[in-house]
Amino acid sequence: MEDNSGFRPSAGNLDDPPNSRIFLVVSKSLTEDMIRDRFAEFGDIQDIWVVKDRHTKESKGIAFVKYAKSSQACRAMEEMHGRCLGDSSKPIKVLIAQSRGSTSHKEVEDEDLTRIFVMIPKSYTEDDVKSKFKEYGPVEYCSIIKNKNTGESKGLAFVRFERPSHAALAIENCDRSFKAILAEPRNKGSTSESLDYHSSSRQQESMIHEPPAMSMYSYEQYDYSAYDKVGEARNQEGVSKRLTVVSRVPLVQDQLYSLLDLIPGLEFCEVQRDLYSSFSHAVVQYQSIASAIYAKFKLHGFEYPPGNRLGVTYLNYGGDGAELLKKMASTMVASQVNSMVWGPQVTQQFPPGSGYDRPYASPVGAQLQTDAALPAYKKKSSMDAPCKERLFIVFNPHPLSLDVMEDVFWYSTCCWLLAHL
DNA sequence: CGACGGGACGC
DNA sequence: CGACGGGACGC
Repeated sequence: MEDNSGFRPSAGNLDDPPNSRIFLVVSKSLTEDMIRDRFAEFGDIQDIWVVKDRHTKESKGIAFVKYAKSSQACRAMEEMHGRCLGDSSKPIKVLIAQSRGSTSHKEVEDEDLTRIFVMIPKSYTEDDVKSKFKEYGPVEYCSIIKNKNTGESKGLAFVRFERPSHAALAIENCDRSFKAILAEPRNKGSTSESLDYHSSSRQQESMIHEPPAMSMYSYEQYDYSAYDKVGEARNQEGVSKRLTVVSRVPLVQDQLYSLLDLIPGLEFCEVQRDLYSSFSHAVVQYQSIASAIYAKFKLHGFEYPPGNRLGVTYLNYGGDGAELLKKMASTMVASQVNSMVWGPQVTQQFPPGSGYDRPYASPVGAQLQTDAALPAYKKKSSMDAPCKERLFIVFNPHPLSLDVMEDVFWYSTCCWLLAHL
């Protein structure tokens, strides 16, 4: 997810920070040195590139100047656009360059560069916001996003500057607590790369975290009927040469690849990490079903890294999202259940050939090992019972570690999914 | 006993 | 109209 595959290694900094590169339309006679002479005063130039014909080496009359900061690029644009340079009487054009991967060469409008989006204390009025941001330049207006019914602030605001460089200065220099970013234009017709990226990562997130429209965490935390469902899911599952690997802690692509590659016939392994939790999963494919069966046999329940049980399951082609989710949930339970129920004394890899699914057949319903006074069993709530979306948890005497919390809630999420999907 | 992370606009 | 090169760290 980090690597910009498809880009040149050095292409990464061209768009970093965003909008720090300008695109010039100039006379063909204008040289790199002449550009440098005129544009250095606006900031730290990292790169100048005059585009030339590959064969004749003649300038095509266009150039790129990369600055260290967006505010510098913006100011160069504001100051130099429309001026005449060199021997030409034709005014030059200076625009913020499109990001390199972009296919559309539609000009970036000032409209898109002058409005920022910030998080503010709920007590702020529009005047408060303005007084915080006018130090970066004249503010055209501020608008706070409010609840339409109550009129109370949502703690979010837009600030429109007159100049792109001022908006950029605000983003670069305002207090970090504002979390200032460039606002997406209101009327967004077509898709941009950055938007696609965000929406796809959101999709991933919602797949993992928000499938149920109602209660995610049922009260029946000691309901072991889920285990039967796991067994059913196992029996139904068809083998395939494609596998998913799920993990509570982040999988590292290279490491996982090395692990899976111990089984001959690995074709690919693609880690898909959830951006907002430590959970991750990977899609894996072997050349043959035999390889996949063997990989699953060897690696399902395997502790990697130590203390974290991997879940491995067959991934059938054409399964829909719900099916995949269910499968991942059951795989997660299967890989976690052993250590959860019996505690840390059973943490070795499952003995070869003894059946990695042994936990399902065991008397899991017996008792949990705890010295805490547990509340009485609660009746199972119905599917459409009203529910709250947030829990406020008070620890006594000490807070639980994040690890433990994740275990508990992952576990109950999995149980819920298995029971209701 | 005991409270925070979060993010999108009436075009 | 006017949109994408050059060149290589240091495990």
